[in-house]
Amino acid sequence: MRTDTVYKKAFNRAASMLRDGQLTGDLPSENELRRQMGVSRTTVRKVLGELAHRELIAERSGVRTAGRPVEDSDYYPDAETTSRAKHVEQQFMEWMLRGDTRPGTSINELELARQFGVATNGIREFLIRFSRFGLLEKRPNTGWLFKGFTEDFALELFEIRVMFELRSAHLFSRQADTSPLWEKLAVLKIAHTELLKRIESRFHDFSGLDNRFHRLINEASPNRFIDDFYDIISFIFHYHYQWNKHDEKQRNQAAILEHLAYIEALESRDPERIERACRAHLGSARETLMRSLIVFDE
Amino acid sequence: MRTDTVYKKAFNRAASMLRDGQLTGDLPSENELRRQMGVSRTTVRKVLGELAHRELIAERSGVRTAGRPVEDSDYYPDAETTSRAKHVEQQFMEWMLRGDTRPGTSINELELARQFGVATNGIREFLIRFSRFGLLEKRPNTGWLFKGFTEDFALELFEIRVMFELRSAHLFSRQADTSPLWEKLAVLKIAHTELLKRIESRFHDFSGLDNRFHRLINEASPNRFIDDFYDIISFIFHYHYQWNKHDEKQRNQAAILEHLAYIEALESRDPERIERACRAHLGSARETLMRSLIVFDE
DNA sequence: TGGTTGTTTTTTATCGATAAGAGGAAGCTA
DNA sequence: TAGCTTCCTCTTATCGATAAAAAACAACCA
Repeated sequence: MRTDTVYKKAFNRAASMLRDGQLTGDLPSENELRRQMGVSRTTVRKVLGELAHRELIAERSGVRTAGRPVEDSDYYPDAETTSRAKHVEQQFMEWMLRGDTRPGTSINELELARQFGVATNGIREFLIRFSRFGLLEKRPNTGWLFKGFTEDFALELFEIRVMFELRSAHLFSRQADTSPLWEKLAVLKIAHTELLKRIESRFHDFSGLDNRFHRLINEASPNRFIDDFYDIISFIFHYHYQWNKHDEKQRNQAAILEHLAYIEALESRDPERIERACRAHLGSARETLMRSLIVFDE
Repeated sequence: MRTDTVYKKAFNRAASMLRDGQLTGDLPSENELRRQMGVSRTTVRKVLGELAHRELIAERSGVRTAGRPVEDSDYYPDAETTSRAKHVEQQFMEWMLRGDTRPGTSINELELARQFGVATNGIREFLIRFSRFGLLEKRPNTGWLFKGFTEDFALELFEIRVMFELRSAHLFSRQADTSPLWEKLAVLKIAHTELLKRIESRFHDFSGLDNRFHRLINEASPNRFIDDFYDIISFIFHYHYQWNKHDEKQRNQAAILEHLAYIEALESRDPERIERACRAHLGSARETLMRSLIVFDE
């Protein structure tokens, strides 16, 4: 049976809105809530029904108002708010990055299914999706080959990344001065300097900033294949860094400085300077990744 | 239930080997056959069992020899030798390229499943696999969005293709003179001139040659992401050209000449000449694709 | 002993069923 | 009559089952 994670997540979201006082007086209409929460009205109604049932809201002649205060115990546990597919993803990445999975290992759908507690179908769908990341290969009627999160992988990944990024940065710098992206870049620049000031406590925030920055550069000259490739990068880094916290603050601090140099290079519109700043940044990103691979490979 | 297409295809293959006299005297061992046909021994045994049952081979004291002649009616029909997954692929591509599918259409798993006569699961797996081609987008809990085989798509595809190919061609030309790939290139060159002579009747053979050529260029400096991208190209072209036979002979003839110029440029190792030849060839490939899109778009 | 063939176990490909979720039609109310 | 809600239908996410195919094991033999 399908999980009701959409409902539970929406419920938690609504509970938080109530608690934070974002929903005072008469509540918005179902349609309005639907828009705010990004789910269907069917789900909104289910949430409202349960909220009413628990007296977190009161319904009087069709008008809804907030009810008793929200308690911590009203929330559904986090584990129940992620779909099976997401669970599979997380467990698989953990399995892969834990490091005890050697390149060349073959992957068994049934075994993973049992291990992760899902039907084989879910595993297979994940593996198909994941195979575009270049770490897996399917051999029909036989199974999957895990090619390994190896040095080769990192080198090939970065070769492409550099090509794409140089291309995008170049095109970015040649936009009209009136392009709104320059403004966005300026905003991002400020966010970087702000983060740098608070680096001691907030260094975790860098990864979000990093993502925004690189995606912004691609925005000037969209290409779906480059975007897709950047999805791979984000995905890999997202999970990889969950497993490699080593030196995180220092790394992020260095990266922020590189970003700032890179942003200024873009603003200068000087092609050579841009290329230098871009290569410098990607070069150290690559080094970081490579170094962590060696740690895993012992 | 799983289809027995692997068995049926293997059976047909074995029947052809018998008919063509590739299997005279004592037949090879099960293991040897297994290797030749690329299936498991389980399947080989099933095939041998059926061959014996139909008296196409005779088994005497553990030694197998050819039996009565193979008739046309012994073969399983082609339709029974492709897996469901392949069927889905073919039907979907037909559905897509037939041209009555507008960009922005949303795709309904259930409807396609009924239309193609498979379970929804099969459709979904195909769509997941296919989504890396940049023509589809998944919206969770909702369905798939068909983005369309449009001009944008072709432009973005070729932008990447040019980047990758210039890079690979450049690296190819800088290989050591002793690299065996030069020899392979020479062989391919001859194949091209041969085909050119027989172009009137054999122009269909070009697509195989085209594939071999572009893959060879990538061989000098392998990168899995570039290989994957080339898979997309091959796939798209494979199906697209089934639907666009217009001017095929002429197009292929022109492409062969471009390939020859390109090959000679590589052999000259002159970077500028290579770049020119490469761009010229990809430019006209792009034009061909674009022109056919316009035809489809009426 | 390396290579055969016969047998059993394991895994993949594929189907069908069902609860959760999305979305539309029609009626309701202010 | 515009926006809301109730009711209903259709679709997706997920499970479990099973025949085909692969792989592992066992027995045999020259």
